Amino acid sequence: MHREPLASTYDPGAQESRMYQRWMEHRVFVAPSVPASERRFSIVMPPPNVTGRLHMGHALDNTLQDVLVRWHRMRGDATLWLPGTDHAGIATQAVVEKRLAEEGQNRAELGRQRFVERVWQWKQEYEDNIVRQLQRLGCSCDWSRQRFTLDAGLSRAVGEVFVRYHNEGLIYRGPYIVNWCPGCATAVSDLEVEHEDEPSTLYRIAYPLEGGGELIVATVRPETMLGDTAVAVHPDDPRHAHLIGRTAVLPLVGTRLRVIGDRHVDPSFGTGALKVTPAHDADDYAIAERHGLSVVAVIGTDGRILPQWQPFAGQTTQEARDAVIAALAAQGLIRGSEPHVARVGHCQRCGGVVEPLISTQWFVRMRALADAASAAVRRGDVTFVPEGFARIFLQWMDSAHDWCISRQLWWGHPIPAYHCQSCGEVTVTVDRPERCPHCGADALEPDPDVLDTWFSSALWPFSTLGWPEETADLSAYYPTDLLVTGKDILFFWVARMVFSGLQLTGEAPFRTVLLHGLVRDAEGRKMSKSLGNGIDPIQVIDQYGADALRLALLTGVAPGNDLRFAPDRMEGSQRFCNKLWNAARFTLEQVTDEDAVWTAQECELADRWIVSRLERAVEAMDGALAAFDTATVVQILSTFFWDEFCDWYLEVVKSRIHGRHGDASARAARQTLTRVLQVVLRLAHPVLPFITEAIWEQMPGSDGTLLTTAPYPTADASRVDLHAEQEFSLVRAVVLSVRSLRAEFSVPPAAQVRVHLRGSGAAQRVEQCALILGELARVKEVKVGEPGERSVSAVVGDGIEVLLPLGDVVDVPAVLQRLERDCALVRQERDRTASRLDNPAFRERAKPEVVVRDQERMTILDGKIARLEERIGQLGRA
RNA sequence: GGGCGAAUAGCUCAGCGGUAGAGCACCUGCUUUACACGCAGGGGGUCACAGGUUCGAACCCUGUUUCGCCCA
Repeated sequence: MHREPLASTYDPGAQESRMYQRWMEHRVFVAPSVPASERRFSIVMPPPNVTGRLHMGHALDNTLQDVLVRWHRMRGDATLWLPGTDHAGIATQAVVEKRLAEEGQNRAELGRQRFVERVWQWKQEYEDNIVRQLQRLGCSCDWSRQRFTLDAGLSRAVGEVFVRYHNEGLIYRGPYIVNWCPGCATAVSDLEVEHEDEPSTLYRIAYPLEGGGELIVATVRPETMLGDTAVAVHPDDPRHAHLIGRTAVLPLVGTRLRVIGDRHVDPSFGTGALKVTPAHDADDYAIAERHGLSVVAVIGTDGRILPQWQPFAGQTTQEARDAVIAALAAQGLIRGSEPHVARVGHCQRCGGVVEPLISTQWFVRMRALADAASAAVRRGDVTFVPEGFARIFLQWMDSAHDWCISRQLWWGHPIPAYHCQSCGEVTVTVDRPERCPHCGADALEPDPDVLDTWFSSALWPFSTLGWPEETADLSAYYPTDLLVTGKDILFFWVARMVFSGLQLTGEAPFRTVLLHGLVRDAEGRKMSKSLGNGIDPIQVIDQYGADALRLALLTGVAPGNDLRFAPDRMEGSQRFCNKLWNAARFTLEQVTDEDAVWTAQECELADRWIVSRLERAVEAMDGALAAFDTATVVQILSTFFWDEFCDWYLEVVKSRIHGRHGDASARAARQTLTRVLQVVLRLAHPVLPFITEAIWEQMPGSDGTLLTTAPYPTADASRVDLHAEQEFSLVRAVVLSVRSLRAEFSVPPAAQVRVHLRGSGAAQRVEQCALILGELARVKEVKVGEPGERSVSAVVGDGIEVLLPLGDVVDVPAVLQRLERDCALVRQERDRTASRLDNPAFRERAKPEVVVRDQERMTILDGKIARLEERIGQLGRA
């Protein structure tokens, strides 16, 4: 295999597109139609909206998925990651309308058909862009199975579900109070309304009572009083209870209103008397249903007062509010006003005020569906990470209202219902009938509305696999294993997928839901267009590379929590990639293809140590990935690769590789180096797919097979070498103490020093230490025993004394100070341990292993103290 | 009003019962032939507050405060 020397700095731009191309050419992301493995892993991508470009949240979501998908694929599981996009009805329609407006057009002029064609053009453009962005990020999706929510197959599924639900009584149509957005000119669901606290005024208005007296109601929406059909009080409210059954006269209008008692009235709010306007308030609507009140509309779908309400007709709600108050004041009916904070519903899409009003819409009956979903979660068929979300899920499910699913839009799935212009009956069927099944008339008009986008998203885990057909993919990959998405769409999407899956396929659509938070800016603010603080993931990739972006996101994320994305984080990740690149560069310069085959007879301490440490990393990695704990995944990689492999093993091995300790030693070093790097690349690949693949290509023994398809390292406890770990950590402690002493006593960095070791076990460790100290601490010679001159010293382990003979330059008081500082620290620790051990309660109640560990610690600390005291005494006398 | 989460080094966050950690930032050295996107050595924390449980609490419990989110 031809290999090229690596550049001294990693250049992601030069590698990434080439690597992705190789993966695509080898079709490694395509899931097998018939899984060869018993173990499978399937996951559907939360489909990004075709409204725009991907943001940091998408980058996080898809990085998490890709890590897990690549891990499973390398483990040999039959792995499917199905990608796709969402038509995002209201949002996409809005952006296309905006573009039309820029061109001086509007959708009414264009007409429905041509407008929808325009949106398809937009969709194609943006979908292509989204795919490119996901590929830049490294996502290993099965592009051969890419789907779009308005695809023929998925549309078929939507129609099928609508008809089934309708036949089962789960969908109904009728005039009910809904959230109406005048700006978007459509109904929206409860979830699409965002409530905000806004300063407003609470007015007290006198409603005269027949037979004398008045009842004062309090309201923040006086303009809706025109549609009042009752006044409600709490039946236990001593101020008003006696009025129940009397009649009030509605000011300005003159209609007679019953005073009714209803336990849902909050006596502590305002005056305790509630004007009931069923047409424009959901709570009032509920009261009206309970009491059989009539419903009188005041506000139209344009957000203005209806024509019949002269003189207010045509006014906006705000204008009408002022006008009504003025009119009431003129009649002397205002009994006061006070500032008040009101919850005002705003349209999630356009931000405009949402108007509750009566409108004929299609609804999904939620109770049975929600109960089934709750039961599945309670049974543990669906689990959440973090698990706390299960409770939030259940709470929402338990209080779910019926779901308004019709939208007065053009972009979306048509509602498969046909209205007979002759007999007025509605026929629900997937394919358009020739004639009205009720009266036989040839006068059927399709329902003009489209379905809420989430209605089709709710089917995504199975509609994408071919449902309702019994396809091979459906049987192979459904239910899916995992859903990774933002906690902000738990109700919108996750909940609806769960009940849809249960209802339609009999199974929960996924077993586990991994929820993450928002990606925020460095100051913790939400990234938004209006703030201009959004960070484009593609720009970050251009600057730092996809692997670095992935690393930064994975490090910062804790399940369920928001993540602050600070640019300086990117530099850290970039450095990590560069470090990996350079460690590989060093290795590749030293080894040949022969080193890929293990022939070394004798491994040295450092070799055994690094292999043992690697094994620990492999084991830990398995647990971290299984727990979706990506921050720990990165930490494991970083600690092993940087702190152990680069800082210690690589440095230790240099002189051996250069042949200064014989051929056998050099061979063992080269082969260990090769082997460890290979495992590191495999271990890191799910996190850093591009750079690891690029290095893999150059590895000795590389035969053109892709790292992406290489087996993931598996744990094998027999590779742990406890003895090597203990010995090496002792040597490491010696090195650290020599470095520290050198720095503290200003030994010139370039100067070679001699080191003496004293204490138990010192003699047998001299040789080992000599090699490593020579490489890592500029030590030219290691001896056993007392040096014949003044020295500085430290104690490591359980009492091995490390001495640096420095002759007459040694500043005795300074040395004493250092020793005494060390000794004081050790004594402090010893005293703490001793007081624990002296406590009978501790010995009795603490876990035995804790007591034993403390006892061992005492021995070590006593050894250290003895050495230090001895040395202090010696110097003090000198 | 109900629910959830957070509060640990200057900053971002790990740790969730057994001697306070990482990265970044900071200070001091270093052209050590993989890497200055580097190496080495340092400094820095009453783990928000108050009680309690425990042999032992950053960690468990109860309250308080502050911040954030969700639902009504």
